[in-house]
Amino acid sequence: MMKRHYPTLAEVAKVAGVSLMTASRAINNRPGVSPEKREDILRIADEMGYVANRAAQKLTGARTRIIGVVAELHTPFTSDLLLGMGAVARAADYEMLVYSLPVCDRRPPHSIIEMLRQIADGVIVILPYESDYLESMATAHIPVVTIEQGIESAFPSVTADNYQGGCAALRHLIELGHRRIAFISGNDRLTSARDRRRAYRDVLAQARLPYDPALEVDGDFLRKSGFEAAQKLLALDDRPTAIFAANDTSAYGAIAAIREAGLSVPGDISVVGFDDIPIASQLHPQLTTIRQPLQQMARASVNLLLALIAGLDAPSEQIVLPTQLIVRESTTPLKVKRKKEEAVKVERASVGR
Amino acid sequence: MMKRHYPTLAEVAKVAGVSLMTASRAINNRPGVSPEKREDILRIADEMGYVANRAAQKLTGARTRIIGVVAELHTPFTSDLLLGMGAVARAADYEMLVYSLPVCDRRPPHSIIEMLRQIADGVIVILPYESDYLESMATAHIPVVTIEQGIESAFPSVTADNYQGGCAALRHLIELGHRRIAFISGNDRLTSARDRRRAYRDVLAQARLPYDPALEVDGDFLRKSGFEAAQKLLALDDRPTAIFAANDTSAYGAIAAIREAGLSVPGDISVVGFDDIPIASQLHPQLTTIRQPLQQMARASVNLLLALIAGLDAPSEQIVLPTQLIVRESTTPLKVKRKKEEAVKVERASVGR
DNA sequence: CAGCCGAACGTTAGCGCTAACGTTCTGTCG
DNA sequence: CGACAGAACGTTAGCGCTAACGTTCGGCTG
Repeated sequence: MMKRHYPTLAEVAKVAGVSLMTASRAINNRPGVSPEKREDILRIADEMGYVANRAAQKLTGARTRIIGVVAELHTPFTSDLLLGMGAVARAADYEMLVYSLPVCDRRPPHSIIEMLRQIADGVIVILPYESDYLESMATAHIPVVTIEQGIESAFPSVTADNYQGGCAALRHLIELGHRRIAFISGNDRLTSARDRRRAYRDVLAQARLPYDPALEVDGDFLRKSGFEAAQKLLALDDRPTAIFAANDTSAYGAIAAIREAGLSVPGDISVVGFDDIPIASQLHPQLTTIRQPLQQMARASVNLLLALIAGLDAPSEQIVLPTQLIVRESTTPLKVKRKKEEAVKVERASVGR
Repeated sequence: MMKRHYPTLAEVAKVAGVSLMTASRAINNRPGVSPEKREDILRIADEMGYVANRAAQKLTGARTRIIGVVAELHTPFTSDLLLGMGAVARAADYEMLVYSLPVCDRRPPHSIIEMLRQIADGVIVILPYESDYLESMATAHIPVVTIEQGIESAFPSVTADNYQGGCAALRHLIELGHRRIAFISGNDRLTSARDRRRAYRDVLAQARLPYDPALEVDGDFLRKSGFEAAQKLLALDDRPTAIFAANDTSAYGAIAAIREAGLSVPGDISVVGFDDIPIASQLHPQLTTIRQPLQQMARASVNLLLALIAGLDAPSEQIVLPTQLIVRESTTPLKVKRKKEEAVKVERASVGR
């Protein structure tokens, strides 16, 4: 590790034969330098391998062109969001630094925002599913944008339209002819889960279908809960012909239970998930699901933050982005199966008792 | 966004009625302050919500207690590694900031290391699978540790023992009685892929089993390549009874192909993967695989970096951590199936032609 | 009791940079 | 041709902090 000294702006200026301030102006592309001199300075800086010291820049109150992101890395879409955000940020000549929230730690997150505040020009917080540190961010006088996956915040924010997605999922099943449609819920402490449940009930009502509480089973977004919920549903006398699971993971749990019971998806039961996780298009059956607009969320959040940094004091904006129904193999029209379905049911009933 | 001003050390000192330097000493837990005064200052700093300005600290050449990590977020185990590293760092009272490498971008990565250098006390680089920017890091005079997933570096580094893992996988199959064992390779530009292939050949030789080039199919770690490779293997006159896939993703691809051909795993063909990706214990069949020592890698890399930061000029250390065979459902002893296997083969042969 | 030593402080300089002023010099217009 | 504007620079101060020195003072030694 050789202790070579990185050149400072003063050294660049000296070599270029100008004052420190002229060099600063040239490098930051500010007026007050003649074109020839500017080019000269830029060339010399480049040759010397000059890199601006962001710590010093930030200390003087200037922009560092860094945005900070606070996120829980283990949460499903986080890496996709981060990749998208990084690309958008870089396109705007910003760099992005990520602070990875510990999984379960109650240390004051105040200091984390503080730390980023000292480095970055603004912060995007991808709100974890469960968090109690929103208030502590309120004092940070640095632009903050939140991406909400489950919790509402008072900051300018970006969210996926879970309600609309849930409606689309259910309408899809209804259009396929299904009438007995079950719902495996998510963790209702999260707005996303509540919105999806609300969509289930609302669309049922709109379609004038009866609401059967037995068809609405509680889950928690995990595979196991989907598995167990489906077992409960299969044990019903009049079991559903379709299931809307609050997310893909629990949908696959439900599918596993259905198969274990000797039934097929979508042959016997259609299943819709939510999220469009990457393997949803690879596993068998490829899952019909609702795609989260991750790229748009990434783009919108970064652009919103950059606008705030630029001083456009946008009123506390709440951006809600549309989700999209992706039809794959796990759903199929009901009608053609009706008779076979009935036959199987009778058969099983007689065998069972 | 109220423009409340965060207290500086000078303000804390003023309120405490001491000089700025005494306050600094107290807060940084350095000698030269009487116990009573120290406690006083700490209390007041806490009350005022003082947070040290890392930019200013770094500017004076002091430690910031931040470690930087450069990683490609979309690469398989990155989030697990990062979570582990974050936990270890926090335990040592360090914070961690992650720079997410763009997927494919040829911008000089020099400036990224530079940026982190100005903020952090040391940097861990999780080497992406394909990269040409190792040299540009060489000039950074800041401790650097690499985690190698595919490329060798000249820095102190931490790696998983791919060769040993490959050996374990193959020995497992041989112990189960398999003799015709195929290999679906990874991308050979990566040392990890080469090491696994080398293990395949070496163990075959050690076991005095014949090496059949037809059983060694090229892949690229992706699901599709596993699928296609397995199709080739199934088309062989004398098809293998076991497959060692260079990673779990391609292993599941192979399993999909085997099933599509009407065969079962492990009934007809045993499959071993490599990596132990999270879903390997959830999908059907649960995959026998080689677990990467991610937690140990995280721990080792952070500890190594902290040692370097502490000035223990450890000689360019290369830490290789052992992998672990995880036996699940996708492998089974050959012998009991021998006759049935033969029967099936004859049957298929006669039907086929 | 002079001399000295070390603990407990305070003061100064400077890290690398930028904002906010000076300063110089050229052109330009009444 | 003086006054004045404005472009092209240079100088100064200071961001918040710490290293490296001063300074003070109680206590100990011979």
